[in-house]
Amino acid sequence: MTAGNGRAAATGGEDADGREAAGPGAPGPAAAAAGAVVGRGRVSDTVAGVVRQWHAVRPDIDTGPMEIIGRVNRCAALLQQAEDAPLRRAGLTRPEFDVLGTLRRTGHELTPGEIARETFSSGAAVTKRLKQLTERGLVERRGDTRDRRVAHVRLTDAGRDLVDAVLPEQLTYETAVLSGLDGQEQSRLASLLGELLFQLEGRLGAPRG
Amino acid sequence: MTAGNGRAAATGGEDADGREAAGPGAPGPAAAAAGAVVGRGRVSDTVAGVVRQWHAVRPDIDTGPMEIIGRVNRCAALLQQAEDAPLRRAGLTRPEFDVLGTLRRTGHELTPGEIARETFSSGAAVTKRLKQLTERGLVERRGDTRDRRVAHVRLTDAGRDLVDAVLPEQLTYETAVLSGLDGQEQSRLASLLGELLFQLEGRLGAPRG
DNA sequence: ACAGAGTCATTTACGAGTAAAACACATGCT
DNA sequence: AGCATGTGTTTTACTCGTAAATGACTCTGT
Repeated sequence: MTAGNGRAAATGGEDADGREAAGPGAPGPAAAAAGAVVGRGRVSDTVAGVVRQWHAVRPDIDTGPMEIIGRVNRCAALLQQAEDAPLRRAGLTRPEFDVLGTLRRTGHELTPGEIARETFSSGAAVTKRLKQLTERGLVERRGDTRDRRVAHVRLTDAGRDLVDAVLPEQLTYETAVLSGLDGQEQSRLASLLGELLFQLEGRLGAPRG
Repeated sequence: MTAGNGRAAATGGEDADGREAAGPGAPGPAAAAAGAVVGRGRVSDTVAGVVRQWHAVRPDIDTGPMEIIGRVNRCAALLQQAEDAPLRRAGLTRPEFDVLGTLRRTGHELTPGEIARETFSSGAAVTKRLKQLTERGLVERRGDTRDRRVAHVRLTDAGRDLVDAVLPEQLTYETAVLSGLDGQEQSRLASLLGELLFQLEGRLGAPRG
């Protein structure tokens, strides 16, 4: 749309030539090294190709982290691109939808600062998005009576209707996108990602005590 | 740095109030609903809180996809932020490092177009990054003799040295960031992400055949 | 009551990415 | 040969996000 980022390739990239360098049946040394972390890596994604390339030119390095971080980044890029599709139809960018969704799911008014914290974005960015959304009649603002610095933002009826219309489409789309994994795999993946996220938020995320 | 994006909160956000609404020992209905996909969701990350909020206001929707996609997005945002730290010390942004790393791991010259495809970025973005990197003496370009439209880009000695110096730091840092998960968890996560990525690339990624 | 410090939100200046147009060149067809 | 078409790369116009400065206001201590 407009603000789509597309940050992706951690160390990710696709190998133009040797896509399946080592056959899966008789793994060569490079595949074995990559497989050390992947477990039984039957399928080959682009990150696996990158890992193989690194092993070829720098056999000494430990590519383990890349197999997680590279894939997380690449998956995020592809998923965001995919996710944007239903939103575009509603004339929304994902950051805009995040604002609306945050208001919808909390169920009450929020200040711009709260929205910024909820959506992990800067206050300035929220200011601009709220301006857009207000102009489109999707949110309303009202000043605080006690503290006249703060504003309170809420969804308009139109905004609420829009979220309620788009959300199911969005989730249906997402379900389809994830359907390559069966239920058990999805469950395990969600669980592991949850644990990783929990760890990351503890060590990197706001140590805001 | 300068262009750090920080796109994150798919539907992610942190609950300001009820962080641990349902006790882990005696999960209430909301936790049970969330747990339906997470499996045994012992730990609570921000996405779990968001899912609980959605269940509270829209009990009818299937939040399953959010537990994967929301977490992937949020993990990617946190990891990228973390990953940038060692790169900043070298005066590089991640996209710049991606270009250098791509040249390093392929081991040979690449054209701007190839670099764009390898790093999943637009040609225009690559043009600008190459301009920067060339000015800093990290890459060199030479024109193709056959086809004078195309350029060939390669690392200078300085560029190669920089990559070789930064890469181990980067991987060490990444290893530390992931150390919250034990070896088996990392292996399983890498494997599941690999499968997801394989599926996504098949269905969303370049159907360039 | 008032100065100073802190907080919430917005504005400003700027950098980076994108899409689309523009170039520069090659290639195929007649 | 000569022109249309296609491809690789760069340029242009524009958007969005950020960091830092600013404005507006509250709160605390004296």
